[in-house]
Amino acid sequence: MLTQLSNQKIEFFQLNLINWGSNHFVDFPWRYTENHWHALAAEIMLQRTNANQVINVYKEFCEKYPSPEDYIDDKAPNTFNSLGLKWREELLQKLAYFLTLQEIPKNKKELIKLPGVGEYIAAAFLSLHLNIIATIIDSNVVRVYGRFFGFPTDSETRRKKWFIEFANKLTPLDNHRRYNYAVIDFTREICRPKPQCHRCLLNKYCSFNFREKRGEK
DNA sequence: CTCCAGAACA
DNA sequence: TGTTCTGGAG
Repeated sequence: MLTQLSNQKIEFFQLNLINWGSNHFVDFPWRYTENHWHALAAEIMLQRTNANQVINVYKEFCEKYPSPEDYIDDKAPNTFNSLGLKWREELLQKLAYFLTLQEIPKNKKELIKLPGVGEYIAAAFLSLHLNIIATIIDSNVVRVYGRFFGFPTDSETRRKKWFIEFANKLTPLDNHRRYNYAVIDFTREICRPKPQCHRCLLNKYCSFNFREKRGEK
């Protein structure tokens, strides 16, 4: 199925997405940090949490804990009090502890061994903060690819080999960073769970948009 | 593969 | 109130 997709459609998607992204890049503070510890901490704060909610918490966190050691020294941190999912505090403590023992690795295989770091955070960290090519897959990526290219998805699609390969193919070798930021911003602003097709610059070739217009499910 | 947390949603 | 979501872990 996917091998039959025209390269034109893929190129259209990549080009227009990157183009959209460069005009709608949101300058969240963690996108600029040179501090890799802060970058990883931000990803944990962002899990299932609205980015706007994270901004102030993140800024405070960076002030309070310039290094993993500073964070470990705090016996009663309350980073997640206002964010919810408080089990992440313990996870972050474990991560911080690991980071006092070793440098942050620069490849996915080693990154994933860190507590709290899985496929998603490893890929995001590599591409966005180290500028090393990596394919970011999360629920938003699954949603936008499924819609635009017209294939059904479910909660396990993210782990399927065919989907991972497809996502690898779509992530451009050179522009991966800009592309990945664009996907993140685009799926937050336009291709949301409730799609904003009327504001979408890609709807001309979007399979989902066609189905909507024909009144199909 | 399944299970988990626990907020968000219906 | 029950169900869904989602990245990590087992």
